[in-house]
Amino acid sequence: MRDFILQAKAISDETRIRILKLLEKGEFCVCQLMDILDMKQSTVSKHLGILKTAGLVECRKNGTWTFYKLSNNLINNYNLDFLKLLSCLKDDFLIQEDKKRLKEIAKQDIRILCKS
Amino acid sequence: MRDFILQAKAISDETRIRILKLLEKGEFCVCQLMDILDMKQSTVSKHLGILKTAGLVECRKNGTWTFYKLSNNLINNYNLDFLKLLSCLKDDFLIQEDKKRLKEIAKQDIRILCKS
DNA sequence: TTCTTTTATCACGATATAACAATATAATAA
DNA sequence: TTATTATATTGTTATATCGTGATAAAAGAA
Repeated sequence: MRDFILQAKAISDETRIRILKLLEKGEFCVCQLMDILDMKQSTVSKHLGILKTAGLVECRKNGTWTFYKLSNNLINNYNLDFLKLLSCLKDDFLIQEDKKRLKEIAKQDIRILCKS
Repeated sequence: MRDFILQAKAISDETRIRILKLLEKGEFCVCQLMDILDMKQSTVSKHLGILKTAGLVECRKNGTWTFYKLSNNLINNYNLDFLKLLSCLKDDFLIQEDKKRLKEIAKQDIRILCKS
């Protein structure tokens, strides 16, 4: 039950839902997500930590960057079910705007984007 | 998204998970749940209110009693999915104990049980 | 009516969570 | 080495949530 609650809480926050819906589109580093969400680095990093602890996302390091993506293997008993549930969530206005912004920043060189 | 978060939060609490797992076994009034959960009336009633607002449970009045059960029709976009997800949750020790207690009180006359 | 029973709601203290600034850590470049 | 960049962690403040006592509301019995 502890794991289940951890994951249910993880998807109970607007910011974390926004992050997960973005990660459905690919793999992103913290500074890219900062830019799209328009939130401070510590805030984004903390939310990603919560999602990682819950087993909903995985990350890989590349130099100073950390890239996050959705977990695609069974980390605990329910993580894939929770992600599936979220994939059924219809995009509301906020998510749609995030995805528009995503398309813009996806074109940009990450080395330039993250310095700004 | 608002509804989704409401339901995700509703299943993010140990007490509410215990209630939902009990309601998988049938229909119960507040005082029966109080007895099984060993919690105060205001606490149980509040949790049931949260579950009702989230569309996860329904209730019917019979005299002074209010009987709660799991929603079995589509109240919002996700309620059945959330209940399905919860039905996959493996019973841990606490839930097992609740179900044992449930079997005991199910035999008893509700008019006597609820007066004690 | 008055009393009892059951449930819902309000108010409160304790705890948890959110966003953020400041700081620490780790990798790389100069 | 020192400086820079990206991320993680810590501490603070504001808000949200949990459990509970007190109260209110609704139904029925006396």
